[in-house]
Amino acid sequence: MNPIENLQSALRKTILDALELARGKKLINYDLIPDFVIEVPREKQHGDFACNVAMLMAREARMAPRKIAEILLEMIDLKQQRHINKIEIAGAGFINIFLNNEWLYELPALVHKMGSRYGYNEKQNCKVQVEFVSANPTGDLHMGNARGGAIGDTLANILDRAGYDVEREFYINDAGNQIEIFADSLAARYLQLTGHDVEFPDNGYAGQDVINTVKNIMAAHNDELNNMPADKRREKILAWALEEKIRYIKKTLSELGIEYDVWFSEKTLHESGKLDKVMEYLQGKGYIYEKEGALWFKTTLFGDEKDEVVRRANGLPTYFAADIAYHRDKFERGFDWVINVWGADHHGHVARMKGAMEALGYNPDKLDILLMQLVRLYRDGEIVRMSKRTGTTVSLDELIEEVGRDAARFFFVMRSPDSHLDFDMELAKQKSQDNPVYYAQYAHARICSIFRQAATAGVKMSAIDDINPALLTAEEELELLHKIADFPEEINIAARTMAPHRIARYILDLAGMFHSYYNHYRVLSDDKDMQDARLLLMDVTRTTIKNSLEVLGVNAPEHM
RNA sequence: GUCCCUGUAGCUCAGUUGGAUAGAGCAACGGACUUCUAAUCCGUAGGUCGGGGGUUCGAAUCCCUCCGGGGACGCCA
Repeated sequence: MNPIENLQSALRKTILDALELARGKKLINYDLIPDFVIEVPREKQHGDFACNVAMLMAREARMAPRKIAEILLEMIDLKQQRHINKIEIAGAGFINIFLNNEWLYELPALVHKMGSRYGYNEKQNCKVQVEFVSANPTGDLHMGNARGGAIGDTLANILDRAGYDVEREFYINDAGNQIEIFADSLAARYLQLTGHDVEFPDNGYAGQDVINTVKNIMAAHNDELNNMPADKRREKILAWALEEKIRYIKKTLSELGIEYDVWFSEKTLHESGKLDKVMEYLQGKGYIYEKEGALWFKTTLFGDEKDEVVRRANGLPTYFAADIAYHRDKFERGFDWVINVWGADHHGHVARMKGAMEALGYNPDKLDILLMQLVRLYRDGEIVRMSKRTGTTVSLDELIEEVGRDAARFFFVMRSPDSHLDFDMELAKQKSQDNPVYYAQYAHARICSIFRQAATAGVKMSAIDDINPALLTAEEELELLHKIADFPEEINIAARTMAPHRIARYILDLAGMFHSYYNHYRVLSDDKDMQDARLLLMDVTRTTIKNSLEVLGVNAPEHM
């Protein structure tokens, strides 16, 4: 159920019918109808919806825009239009459509009936995969991972509500060069911890977490390790360490409310032969050549700036090669749309990844890379630096514990992925109006309080059919209803533009309208009919706040 | 040097495929608690949308150019 979309498509049909009628009467000549919009104008005085078809049609019809609009207006019989109050021509030729309030008054009963399903659009039989975080299992999660987690999970929630069949996936980089370095680091730490004076690798993972991991492994398996040859020991420690790291990643993401459908191991691409197969395929197509002992993929054929190595001179495949096999596998699994959430530092990888998909015969437009800018964490007004290689100062676990899951999730999606995110830990903890999370949650708690108050006074909202929403005539009430009606379409826009932050903004707008309303009108009163209407308004407002917070993975508390 | 992101109110940021008079929060100033939670609300003030060209009925939005900020350019991932 999507009220805005329903109205838009009804109005679109009205316009199209009018065009057709005008052409039949030879009042307007045209072959093609331009791609016009029925949009919600910024200015309220421009109507509930505005249409730009007359302006866009001017050239095709060889007629002044306002003249076209006038003719169209004559073709529309307002008496046949249940929702339209009046239509005006304005400006350069805008057709401004004013609705009566009937549709708004139909809304509360629908939302009330849908409850937690309000916000869901119709299924559109389209499989989409969102892959996000996919952090290397060689260290702790950092703030960039957390932002990716919040953005990816929220986007998946949005797509779900927009009617897609969504799968969440985590790609485990458990093969390749960095794993070898990780193994070397672990081995070196083991020797150091057992009293050997060995040097730590220059490019190794120097963080405290690696030392802790080795300590944990020693605590559990020390006897075994002592009696192993070095290479065997390296292998075992690596396996245990990866297991521990992945368990940690799962646990931490789970604390953020993130659960995946699929954990995909890079190693399986190597072992199953999928990597070799895709390389053979590309070779067969003539996209691969040899230079200086390495194999190169002619990504420049597909718009990349320079060709890329897929197999090193030492015979080992690169990360890129595995990634090609991985993404081929995604499309082979039948996804109609594949979305990756990546940090901005990977942007150089985008063009060649899309190029590779084109080379494999897939439509590169079906692969979308959502790049997000990096996170700066602030504490006491100072930037907190984090680095996997040199050790962290604030871990993600500590952040979640300190500010809470709700604030963490809200803050990480609050800004457009294109913007750098400054995460202010003090603000996230504050229980005040400065903190947007509390502002939104407080709105929900306040509404719950109204209903508690009503219950205490022995008041109950009447049955839905006995309530007359048309009593809600105050401007604030109509605006609130309108905002609630926007929710499903807001989901659609956020899905289409891959913009999870829009939902955060929507919530704040909605909460703001509620707070304002609350301060000006009393819900509970002696006027039984008005009280019912307002209780219903509060009920659907509460439902919409709760449902929209749920999209962000944020709780809607009943008490605060 | 090439590529990506970015530049909007004092600060932090919104602004769906180009739409009409550019929005919100914070900060500033002035107000509102015998009333359903003041973790709230109301009001005032604050802008040549980085500069300059162009495209068109119309540009914060698209194109060119210049300037500033961040990032990526490895046989790492």
